[in-house]
Amino acid sequence: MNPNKETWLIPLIHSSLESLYSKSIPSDAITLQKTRKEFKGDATLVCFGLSRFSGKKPQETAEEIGEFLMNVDQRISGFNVVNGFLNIELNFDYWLSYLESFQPDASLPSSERSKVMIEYSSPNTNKPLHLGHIRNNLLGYSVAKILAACGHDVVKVNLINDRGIHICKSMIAWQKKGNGETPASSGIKGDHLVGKYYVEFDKMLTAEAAIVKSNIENDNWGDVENQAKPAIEKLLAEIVNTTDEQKKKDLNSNLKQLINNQTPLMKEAREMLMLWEKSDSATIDLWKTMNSWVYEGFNKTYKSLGVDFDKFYYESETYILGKDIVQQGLEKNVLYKKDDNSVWIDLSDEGLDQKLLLRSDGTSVYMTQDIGTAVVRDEELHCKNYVYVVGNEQDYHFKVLQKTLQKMGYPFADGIYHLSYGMVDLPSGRMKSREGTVVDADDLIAEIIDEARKRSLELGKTDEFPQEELNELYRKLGLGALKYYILKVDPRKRMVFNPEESIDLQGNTGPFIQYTYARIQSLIARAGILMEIPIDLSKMPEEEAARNMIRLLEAYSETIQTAAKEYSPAMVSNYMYELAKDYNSYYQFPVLKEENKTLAALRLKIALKTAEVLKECGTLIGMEMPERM
RNA sequence: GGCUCCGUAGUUCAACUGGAUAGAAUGGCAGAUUCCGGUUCUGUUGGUUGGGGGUUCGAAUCCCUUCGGAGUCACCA
Repeated sequence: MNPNKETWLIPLIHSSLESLYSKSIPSDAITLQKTRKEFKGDATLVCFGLSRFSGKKPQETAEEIGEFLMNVDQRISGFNVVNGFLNIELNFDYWLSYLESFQPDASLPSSERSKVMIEYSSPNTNKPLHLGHIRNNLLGYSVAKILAACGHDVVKVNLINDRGIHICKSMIAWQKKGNGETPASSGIKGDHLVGKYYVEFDKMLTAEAAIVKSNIENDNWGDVENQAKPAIEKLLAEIVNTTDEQKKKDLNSNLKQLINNQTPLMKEAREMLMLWEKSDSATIDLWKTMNSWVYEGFNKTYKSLGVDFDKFYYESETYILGKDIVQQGLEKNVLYKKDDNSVWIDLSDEGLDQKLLLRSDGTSVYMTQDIGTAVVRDEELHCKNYVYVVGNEQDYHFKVLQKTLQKMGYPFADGIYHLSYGMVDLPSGRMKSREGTVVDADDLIAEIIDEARKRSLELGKTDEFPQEELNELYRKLGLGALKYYILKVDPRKRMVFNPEESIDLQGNTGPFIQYTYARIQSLIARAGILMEIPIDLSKMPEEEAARNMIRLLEAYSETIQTAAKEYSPAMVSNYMYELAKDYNSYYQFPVLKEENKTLAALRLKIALKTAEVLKECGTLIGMEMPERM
């Protein structure tokens, strides 16, 4: 139970205290909380702060309050005191009647509901999705579900980065080496095909850059642009003079960047971007074609992950936005212009830096676009909250975005929330695209389903299942394992993903929860007439386990609502696990063989409600529950 | 170097936002089970919450300090 939501308990305690001590007592002096599992009782009154009213030690204060309450209301059936904590026990009848009416429902009163946008996924169209994107997608989708369960009006948005130099790279490589290859002709999934040419570009670039570099070292500057020469010369000299290893590494990486920019290939890419911005028809056609391949591929991945969106935005359409708003900011003197005509905002009074909003040539940067899309979206959607699911490497960016919009006087900026999440590592270490240790999303999904298949076959309980149902079961198990494993971790934290551990049938895993659910289903199927037996309260023996399970079930709505406030699927996942674990340990004996039919009926009822809650929570984190396994 | 985030059993994660004896899982160890050095049960082991100070009835949680790790400080997105 949530003592603070129980309408009668707090006022009862309050008035009791006042008459007990004949003093007026401020209501915030009363701290009532759920009783921890290891103690007996339902609600706990913390009595340390109350001793100033009683003039006695907390322990004695608690004792006398307990005595007093016992005589005031018969719903309070007992109490015990541990170290100044007063544990109040409620009548078991109270819990039974609660169980009868219990439904897993987390919806808020309509006055507390609001419209929320949640942006997630937001992929680049030059390579397929990887493990990091999986965390992003699962988080976004799950948070959306959780908010919706509370009754909020949720808009799921995907802002696709379909524009920029990185796309041009894939396009050029495909033109040079593709020989007209298409997803249809090659049988390669569209996003993987485009990704392949992105990698191809990088290979060609490395080769060209090596040539340019060695030419420069032989003082043959070739086609290197005049304006780039001084910078390169300066860097070369610095590198020779530096002894510090770290510094040397940084300088070398700067140099690499500069030299890469001077290769013919990069020049081609930049020219292509210019053509694209001028809407050159051949370029646009190729761009559209290759992007359509990518979308086809993404859609498959989204579908197998079970995520979806209400609305798509494309950067090719939004990248021009924001300039007008920056202009208005200038007029309002929130922004300022430097001598070279570039536009900045000064956030140093907020503990942040100065940030560029428009380049000296008047073109926009990432921040400008984001400001633009934020404003346009607010005009379209009128949400109270805007949640961005984006990796924590962009923490700074979103701070700046919010502060800037606030300074410009947009009220909706207060509702911006950056749901920042940490990287996903593998047991073998960090994913690095350079070293090819990136885990592809599609591969991972296929592997984990296959792993589910292998494990089920080892157990060998699958003989009577038709093949079709089996495949469906493996899919549910594999994805359930993946989703649960990723979502159970606090988003902010960097995490380690261990595929083999995730699919264990025991322990804190998705399949364990699914197994619990399936077990209850089979119990229900065999329950028969037990379903008809009413729970006879008068014959009910003391059943501490039942009381605990009902309390746990009751925590559903509170858990979901706090999870929604914190944007934290991890809270839901951990709640599910607790439910499944407790169910398994309390009801490890066969319910149906129980001699006391009344008790069996109670247990069955709890099993039913537990299954309901598990299924409900499952949908919130996108985990499907198999009816049998 | 400045700013931000993270640091909890050997490992992967919790701890209801300041509450009670810091909990699970996995690993380790011991026993039971047995076509098996596997599986499954049962028990057990494991912690100065990175270190040090402070705030108070009470700190993993809040403040200061220090040490580690990550990220970010682009006219890239």
